Amino acid sequence: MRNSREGRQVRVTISDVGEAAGVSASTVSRVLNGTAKVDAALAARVHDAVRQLGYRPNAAAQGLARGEWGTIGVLVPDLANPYFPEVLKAVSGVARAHGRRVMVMESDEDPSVEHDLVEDLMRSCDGVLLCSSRMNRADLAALTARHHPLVLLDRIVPGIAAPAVSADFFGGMMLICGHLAQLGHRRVAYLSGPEASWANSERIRALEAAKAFGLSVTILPCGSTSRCGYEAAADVAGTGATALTTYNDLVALGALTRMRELGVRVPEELSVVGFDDIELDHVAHTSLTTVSVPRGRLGEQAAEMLESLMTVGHDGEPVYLPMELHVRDSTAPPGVDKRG
Amino acid sequence: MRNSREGRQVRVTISDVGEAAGVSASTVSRVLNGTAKVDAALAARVHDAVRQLGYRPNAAAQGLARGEWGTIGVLVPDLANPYFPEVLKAVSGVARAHGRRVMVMESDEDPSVEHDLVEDLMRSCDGVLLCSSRMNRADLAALTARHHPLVLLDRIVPGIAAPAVSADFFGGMMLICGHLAQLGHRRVAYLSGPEASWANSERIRALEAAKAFGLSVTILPCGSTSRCGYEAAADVAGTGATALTTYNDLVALGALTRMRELGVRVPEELSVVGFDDIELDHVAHTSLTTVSVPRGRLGEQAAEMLESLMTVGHDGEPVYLPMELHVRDSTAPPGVDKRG
DNA sequence: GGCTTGTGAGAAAGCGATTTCAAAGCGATG
DNA sequence: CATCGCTTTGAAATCGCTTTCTCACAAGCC
Repeated sequence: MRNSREGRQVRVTISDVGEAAGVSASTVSRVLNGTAKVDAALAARVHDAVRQLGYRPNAAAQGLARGEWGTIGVLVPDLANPYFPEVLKAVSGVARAHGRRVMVMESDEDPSVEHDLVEDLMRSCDGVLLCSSRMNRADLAALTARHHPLVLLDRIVPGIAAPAVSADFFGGMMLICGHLAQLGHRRVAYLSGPEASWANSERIRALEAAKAFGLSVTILPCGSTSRCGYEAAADVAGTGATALTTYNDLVALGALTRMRELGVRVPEELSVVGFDDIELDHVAHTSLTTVSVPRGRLGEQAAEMLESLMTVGHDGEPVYLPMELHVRDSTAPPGVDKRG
Repeated sequence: MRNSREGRQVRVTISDVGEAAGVSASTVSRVLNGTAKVDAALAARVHDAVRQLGYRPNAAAQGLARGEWGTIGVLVPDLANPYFPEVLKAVSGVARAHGRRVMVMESDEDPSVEHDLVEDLMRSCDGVLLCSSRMNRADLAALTARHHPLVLLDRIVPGIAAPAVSADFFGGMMLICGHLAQLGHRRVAYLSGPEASWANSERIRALEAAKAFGLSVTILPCGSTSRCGYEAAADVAGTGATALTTYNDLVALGALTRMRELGVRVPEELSVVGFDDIELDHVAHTSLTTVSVPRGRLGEQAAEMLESLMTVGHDGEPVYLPMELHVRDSTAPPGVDKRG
């Protein structure tokens, strides 16, 4: 009925293969998995039968029998965010090296969707890598209490029973603040990211700590896209800020465009700083001062942690990967024309 | 052993729930799936037990017993390509409406990886949506011969036994050519996309058909990223072209940046045209003349086709979605300063 | 040459759900 | 009051694969 066409049944099982090859199903399994020595002639017959019948083992049956799926699940809030592809590629690489495939799901920035999807992934993957989780601490704690291998990426929650790797967003923003303070800026505005984002709150925490550098900060609600940045940028003028920090590069670039339209010269009248160092060098107007983290390393590390969690069952301390400051053309001392 | 911590066993099965609730496993199943009427008191006891034990049905066992996974798989060549997220969101929406979840995989533009992943997806999903396949026709034919629900998106192969939806790339490029011809251009260059891309060959086919408009075309190898466009743009000068067409918007934007650096004024000295209409309005220097397709509709349509293929088993003719031309600031008549 | 080892293959027992089938409970009817 | 029919529940079969367990056979040893 299902998977059939013209009444021809197409569900080929391991027993069918065994029958065709004149051996038992167990032998077929052994040949295909190489779990035991099998007579070469038999093995050849099995392989022939497999080819002939177009046999593919049923993943559900394998999963059930083996007690594992050979799969890890990765959940990200938004696939349109250029931050993630690089992370995902690294994760895939590590997973493939360990003989597992990766399935990706997207929660669309919605904590309740995120929660459901994590549950799904836990039921159908050996391990779950949860990126930039927007869930509240309680839900997150409930999930980690399930004792299912789970690693957090870019979200650190103290006291939660799951390993975690994250870019050091706090440190990154501190680097930015230090740079701005050194240039002589005093009043800074921040275009804030998604509300539920821990990464955003870390940036804000750093901005507040930067009062020690003599910076005073105005936080403006914004978002994570270039459109948000473009729209929110109009509010910056009212703050009297000489420098603008942002949730990420896209926001910064959107703001940059708006500033140009408004006739505000960057960096002469306003310094603008991004975050993440997204690869848009060859697209943007201005090369952006920003901070970066090796996203590949981030993904690798998370995947390795997950792997060891699944096999050894060990979980260590949260790991912070340091960010690096890249000073480019979008920052300068306040009120000074950089080009002389 | 697995999934355990401190020796506490955590694998809760449906029988455990039944035992705790004082009913049989069958009853638990009936309560949870609502497949039959069950005494309200029993149902309540079952729900309590489920909550108490934190029971989650094992996906593999369900898949095996039900003969389906409740999942569709989507395979894309590159998650970093901003073309796909919008498609994926639409697919997810439709799938969710039909009670299925979506798992995404990435083939990294590698046809052999793509082949393996499709096979994996076929073994663990009810249906597969294959986007912008880079596989050759023979491998593709072999896969579709598997009689497993499969829909192609942005790849039409005549004579292949799988439904397909695609943007009308040929028509899109024809629109561009018509626009350029109308402006008075004669010599056009094209920055070509990935070799194995059918979408690219469709664009080229249109460029060749556009000889009828009096256009002569030089094809330059390039790729699909802004970096490629930036690099390949240097070769355009040698072709004597007055207009540059590209595989996609990112390439066009990269080229635009390079042209600015080279002192080539756009559109006065060179018209530049993108493809896809990626949402980077607020990031790029110049608003780009380009063609667009409703990517959401594309994803929806593909998902609906897959759904009906899985349920009804019917597959229709390939569907082409028309593209639309957006004339913006990056094109002008040759050798004329647009601003007067 | 008889008996212990060792080795390769089949039979059978799970894995954890769903679903068929059979039995039991219960009210209603003749 | 016994029987019929309907509903609700439990027992058991099933899904397709892996993995023990068991056995048959061949080789090696004294």
